[in-house]
Amino acid sequence: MKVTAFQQLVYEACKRIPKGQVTTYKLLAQAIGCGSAQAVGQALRCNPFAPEVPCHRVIGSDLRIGGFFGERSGAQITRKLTLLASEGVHFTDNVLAEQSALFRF
DNA sequence: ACCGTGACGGCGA
DNA sequence: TTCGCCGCCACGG
Repeated sequence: MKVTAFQQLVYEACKRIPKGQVTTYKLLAQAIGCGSAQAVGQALRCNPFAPEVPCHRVIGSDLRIGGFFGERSGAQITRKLTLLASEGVHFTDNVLAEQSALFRF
């Protein structure tokens, strides 16, 4: 399993997100000095360290759920929602319910 | 080295 | 407000 330096940065950043909070792809990208949120998503899409790296705590800038393991909807998304719910972060219609749960590094 | 793709974002229509 | 187009950056073929 090949892991690029860039991906390491992304995963490191993810681990900094406190439990019970979430951040956005854009914020995460900025945190590691990358100008593309999409690039971050690309790194997470193949996340080799599933729950070890809390990639489920990363959502879109519009506070929408985003995706999970390459799926914009479906069982995986449900799984992501479930994980977040178990951490105290709740969503309504795939949108973050409590903005106060947004972590800003 | 070139090209197409994507868990994204912002703006204009 | 929703939809589409373009810009973004890293990756795989």
